Amino acid sequence: MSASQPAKETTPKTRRGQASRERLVEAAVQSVVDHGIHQMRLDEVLTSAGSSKSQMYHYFSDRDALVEAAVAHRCDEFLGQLGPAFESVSALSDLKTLLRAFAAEYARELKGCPIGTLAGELSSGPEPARQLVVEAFAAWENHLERALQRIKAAGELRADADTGHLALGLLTALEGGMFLSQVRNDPTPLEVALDGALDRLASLRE
Amino acid sequence: MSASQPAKETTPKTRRGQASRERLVEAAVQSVVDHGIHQMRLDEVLTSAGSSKSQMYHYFSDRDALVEAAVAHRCDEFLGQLGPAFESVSALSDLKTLLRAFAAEYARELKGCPIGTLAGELSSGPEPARQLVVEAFAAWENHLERALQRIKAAGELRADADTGHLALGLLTALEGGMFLSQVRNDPTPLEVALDGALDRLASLRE
DNA sequence: TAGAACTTGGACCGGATGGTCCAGAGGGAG
DNA sequence: CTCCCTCTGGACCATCCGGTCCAAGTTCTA
Repeated sequence: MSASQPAKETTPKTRRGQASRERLVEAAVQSVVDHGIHQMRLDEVLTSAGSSKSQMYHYFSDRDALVEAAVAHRCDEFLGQLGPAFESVSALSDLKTLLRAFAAEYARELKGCPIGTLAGELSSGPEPARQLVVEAFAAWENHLERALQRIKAAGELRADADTGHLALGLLTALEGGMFLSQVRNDPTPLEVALDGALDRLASLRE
Repeated sequence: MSASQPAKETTPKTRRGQASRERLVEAAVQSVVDHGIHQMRLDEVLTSAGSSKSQMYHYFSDRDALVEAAVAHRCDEFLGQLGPAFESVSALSDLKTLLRAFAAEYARELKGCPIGTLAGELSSGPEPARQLVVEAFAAWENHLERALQRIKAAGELRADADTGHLALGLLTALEGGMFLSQVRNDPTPLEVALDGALDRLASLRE
């Protein structure tokens, strides 16, 4: 056994235990989304999961470990949706459509970015959880860049277009847009930010 | 006497009281910047202000009121710097220089946006404080738009350039850039985001 | 079916933290 | 100089909340 986790932390060994652990993590995710990481209360999570303290401390070493699992779960879920969606992007119009759809869906709730809000709250939080979000952003950026590379390979972008910079620019535009839209409770900022970033792409057309 | 504040909240009536209240607010700002709004502890604020509970509750109805004062103070301070800086912008090159300097200064610390981090933490926080930040963003956007209008009036932007959209685009780029730079602890995202937004402005030149 | 391993309920603990209270010190006005 | 309002120290309180513990219940395995 490796000595990676300093405290005791049991992994479920029966189907029942597995289910309990999962309910716990999902309830934690919900609470984090509703109130934020620092405002997530164990009691609430436990109640909403129909669970009890002993169960939680059976599967997690402490509160931070639960938070980390919740963050990981959220990131996986998010990237799990993003991956397939980006696979099928091979033309500028595809990218445009995909991002517009993303913005449109976001406009329904105007809650912050699913992983961005976590990142903000974790800037001075437990390091392992923070790292997970950083990696999730990197994965997102990669999806964008690979899509841009395909688009470029297809001859839709000038040869000197820097796909790395463009991907990062797109990502920052999305984050900034979602953020301001949340703050103002108005979809406009995200739309404007996205339009601006896409315009810029269009201007680099071959 | 108006009935605007539901709880008792004394305003300082001597020079001494005035000074005490100010120390309290400044210490609160510091604590908020260091640990975030929700992690701001009264005890820490009081200690660092060389003050005591009774003083705090003498000038503020409760914790939230102190937080609100701290948020207001921070916003005022920020806008107080921004205003004069923008006054002297009348050409595209001025704006470019100003924003680049802003980014460069930000790169030294890579802490989040002075008011953006507050906004994020207040998204589910006390409404009055939240409102202050929303207004601060509006003021910032106004500075940007007025500067763009002057630039346009000087003939540096095409007549059909939408200064409103451009200002909002600039703001979201800055926020998204600062945010990602903070998350990654790397000045690059802000630089790239800003370059992108400025490029776009340049492409709308007359 | 019996025992071992896994899982769970829920009482209990202690520290952290926001909030209350009042007696006394400080300082301005008459 | 005195009086009174302002300001301050710090003890005290209630509660929230993460964390501990153990006995009892449940499920797997031999």
